[in-house]
Amino acid sequence: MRWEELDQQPCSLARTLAVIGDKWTLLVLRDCFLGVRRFDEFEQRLGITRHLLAGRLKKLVEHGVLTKVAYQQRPLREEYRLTEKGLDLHPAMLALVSWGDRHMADERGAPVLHVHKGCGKVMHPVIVCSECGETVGARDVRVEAGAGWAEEAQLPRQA
Amino acid sequence: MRWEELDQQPCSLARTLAVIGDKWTLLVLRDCFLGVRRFDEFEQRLGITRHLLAGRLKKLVEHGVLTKVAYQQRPLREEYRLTEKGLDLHPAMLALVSWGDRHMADERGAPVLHVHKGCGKVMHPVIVCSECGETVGARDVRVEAGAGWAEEAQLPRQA
DNA sequence: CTCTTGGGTTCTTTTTTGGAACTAACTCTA
DNA sequence: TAGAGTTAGTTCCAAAAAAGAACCCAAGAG
Repeated sequence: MRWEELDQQPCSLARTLAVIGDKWTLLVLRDCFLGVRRFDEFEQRLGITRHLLAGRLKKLVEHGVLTKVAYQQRPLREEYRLTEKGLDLHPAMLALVSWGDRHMADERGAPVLHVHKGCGKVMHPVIVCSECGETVGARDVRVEAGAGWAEEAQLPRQA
Repeated sequence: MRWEELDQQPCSLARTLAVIGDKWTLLVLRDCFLGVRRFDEFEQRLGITRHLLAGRLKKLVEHGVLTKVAYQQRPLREEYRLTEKGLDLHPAMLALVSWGDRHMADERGAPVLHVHKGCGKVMHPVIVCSECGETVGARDVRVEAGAGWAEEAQLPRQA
């Protein structure tokens, strides 16, 4: 399988991975959510090579996750900002961070806390059903083929 | 930065990525959640090379995300199953799939539907605050340094 | 025996990274 | 006004990792 084929697959996860499915891209996005915007700042914080950083940022801009905004003319300087599409990745980032907090933290605990502006408390994300509002865990969900499903890719026996 | 350094960083996202931060691993996990358990079945469904598949499965087992369970003796045959730690990735998978459904779907719509067993309806995941129960979006959260934070890694200005 | 199945490992060729230097278009300092 | 600095890249080459295909092994089955 070529990586280019990924976004052709009838699977939303595969298509998501075609955009953000590598470590550098996710780390770039993490820093975006922390407020980093400039090429140099990404480079210094991540320790990524300029070469790779340029490629990752370009891909994210092409996919509409980030957008370049000029912050000065003469000389033209641009910074990278999350679009609405990019901001919409927040639940996924939160879920990944939360998993890391629970399963990969060292004895000092979570490195970063998320404070909910609404209630002012340190929160962790909880997934609920959009229809009934109840908490949803891995065993509470059944998978079904939807409209965009290709027949040849069979669902295996029920999980 | 070496990838081995990733899980040393004071960042739960980086540590999570050290385990599941590549495309094949995420696709393997997707299939795990769909009920796939055997080496051959992963190979056929993913089109991954046996070489890489073996490596990914081994790493997931080492990190306790999957476990090998014998399903027959003589000859010994083992299958791979999600552990509790693995099942706990469900919110993250759901969030990634949901983003793909919203932003990367073609005209036919979502390929896979999630049915909430509790209420029987097709659901999509909603993130709520563990403390007050309100829906949480990207702009509703402020980030603060926690106990496991290393001072040298500065938070940039507030997002 | 020989064939098939499940679960890998080895080998060779492509791709992708890492690292460092170079470019462009200005501005700031002496 | 010559030289140094800033920001955002690009180019080049060696080193590391992944793709693809073939090969291995043990335990039945025919």
